[in-house]
Amino acid sequence: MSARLRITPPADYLFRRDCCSYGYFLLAPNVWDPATRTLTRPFLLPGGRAHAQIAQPSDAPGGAVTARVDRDLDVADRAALRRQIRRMLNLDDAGVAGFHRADRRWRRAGRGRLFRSPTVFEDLIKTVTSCNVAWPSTITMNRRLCEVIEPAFPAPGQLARRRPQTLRSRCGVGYRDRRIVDLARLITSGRLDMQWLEDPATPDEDAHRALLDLPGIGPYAAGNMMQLLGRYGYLAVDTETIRHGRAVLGFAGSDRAVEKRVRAHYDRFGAHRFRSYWFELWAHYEAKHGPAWTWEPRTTGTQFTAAKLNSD
DNA sequence: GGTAGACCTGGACGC
DNA sequence: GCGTCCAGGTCTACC
Repeated sequence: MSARLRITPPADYLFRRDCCSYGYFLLAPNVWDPATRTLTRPFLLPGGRAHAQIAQPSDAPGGAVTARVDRDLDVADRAALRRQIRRMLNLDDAGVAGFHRADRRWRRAGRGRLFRSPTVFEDLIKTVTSCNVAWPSTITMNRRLCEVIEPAFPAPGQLARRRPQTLRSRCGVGYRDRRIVDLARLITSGRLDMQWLEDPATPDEDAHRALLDLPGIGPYAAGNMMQLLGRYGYLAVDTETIRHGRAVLGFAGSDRAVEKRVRAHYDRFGAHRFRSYWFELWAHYEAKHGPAWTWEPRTTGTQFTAAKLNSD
């Protein structure tokens, strides 16, 4: 019993490049296999959980993206899976051409789309688990959330029911326990509307302000969530940004001074600031360790950020 | 508005 | 093997 889904991507979409474009492709429940160039993970569908192996068999830009699923799918399941994969691979991003006009460096390489999660909520929790922690701990937290709560990644209702102490002791999320449960409860109670956040009609400033009001979401996390919502006009400044400002852009001075200069530097890219920043950073990593799609999740993939990559 | 310190975990380091 | 230190972003209290 199995099913197959075929998705037609934009003409410039290259799966191995565009799937491996942001660190979340290395976080559970995502499993990237460099040998087969496939991404495998379970999805929560109306009819229950289903595992899908996603690939682009032609391995050429614009080739059909396929998903091999481990069970039959009814109409509702197929629609939900298609919607989640399209979000995850950012296939409906209409701003790529505009980005390439704003920053011509990436037009030839085709860079433009950033990988994200099938749902905004998964992106939100992944962002919280990436704050104030080294990358290996982020990997562990996401793995345990999938092992303990839900293999296809916990849904808001599943986390809203949990005691914070359970997340702390069994998932290793530390002091983020209460914040994660509070975020889930904000959604299940209807006080936080994820569709409103993702709606292009919602002004960027309103979405950004709403994110900053959430528990566990500060300036960095709000900036990161903005790009995960397809709003690329904000930077997500963390220690790696400062390192990039010093090492690559050549800025000097205090952290605060470097941040100010980094922000001014990317202002020229307007609504595409984050993409220009991020692909610069990503290119720096790939120059040292090869294309991200070749990274072994258990080795290079566990240390792809910051000091470790830069020190090699 | 700016700053100091607490929060929690895992890795690095010294013994 | 054990203890100590440090990195990492957010939040709160305080000035």
